[in-house]
Amino acid sequence: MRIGELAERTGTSRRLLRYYEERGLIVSTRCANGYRAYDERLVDRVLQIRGLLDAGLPTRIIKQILPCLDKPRAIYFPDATPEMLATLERERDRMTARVACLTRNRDAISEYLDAVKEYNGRR
Amino acid sequence: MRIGELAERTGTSRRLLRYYEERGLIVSTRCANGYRAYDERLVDRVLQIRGLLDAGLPTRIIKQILPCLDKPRAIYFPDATPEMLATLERERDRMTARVACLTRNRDAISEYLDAVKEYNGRR
DNA sequence: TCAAACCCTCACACAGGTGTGAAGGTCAAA
DNA sequence: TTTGACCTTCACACCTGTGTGAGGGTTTGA
Repeated sequence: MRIGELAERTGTSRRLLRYYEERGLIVSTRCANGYRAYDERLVDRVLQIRGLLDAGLPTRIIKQILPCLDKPRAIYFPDATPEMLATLERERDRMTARVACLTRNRDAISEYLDAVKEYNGRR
Repeated sequence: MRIGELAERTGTSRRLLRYYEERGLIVSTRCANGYRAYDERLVDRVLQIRGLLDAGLPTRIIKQILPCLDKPRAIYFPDATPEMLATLERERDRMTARVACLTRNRDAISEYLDAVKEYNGRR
């Protein structure tokens, strides 16, 4: 798959796909003519990256956590340095905090919307 | 409370507190000498803002959703325009998507960390 | 063979959140 | 009265994710 198709299927500009590659979030092989070639699995991967970016994680962190998300494990345990494990734990906790914050505020919005709906129905 | 104390209690730089005010996320009264004076409740409010910013929401959106989060309601239903309600619904859905993405990835990190821990314990 | 539609690299530009520092006013304690 | 710790506004500057376009090569179909 070339960059245009990947862009289309993920709703991501070509520019950004190259940027993600530059940041080490995705990899591509090159055809003889220099064009990038992408594996089918990159579609999900890019979607995942976009979700994490949208959720406030910087590419630096995303790059660190992506290898742990593969099944089967792409990263073998002995390779995991204590520093990296500490980073992962810290990020996991930050993500938990983010989820809590988002959930709390989203529920408040929902409640507000429900109240408005009821008000309008009653009127 | 002056800006220094609020900064200290929220772990936010004075610069940012002024920035949030400029963006309409918080308000302050002014003392006779021109110093900003903050209400006690601003502590929680600022923490909430920081959480939402960290979760990827821009100040523009945060400003729109904050009024719906007050209890008792600071915004009366008739004031809510259809456009604003549509924005809120859209944001609520985006937040739900963010929560799902974050939860999924955080769980994967947790699982990875658990596997590493077990591996190290067994060794 | 030519045009359209791809692809490449490189570079400038922008917006948003944030840091930093200058130039200056206020206030409290020594 | 002076010093130090506050506060003010203003402005420049950074990083990150993203858009856009120039200048140029490749492939495919009319």
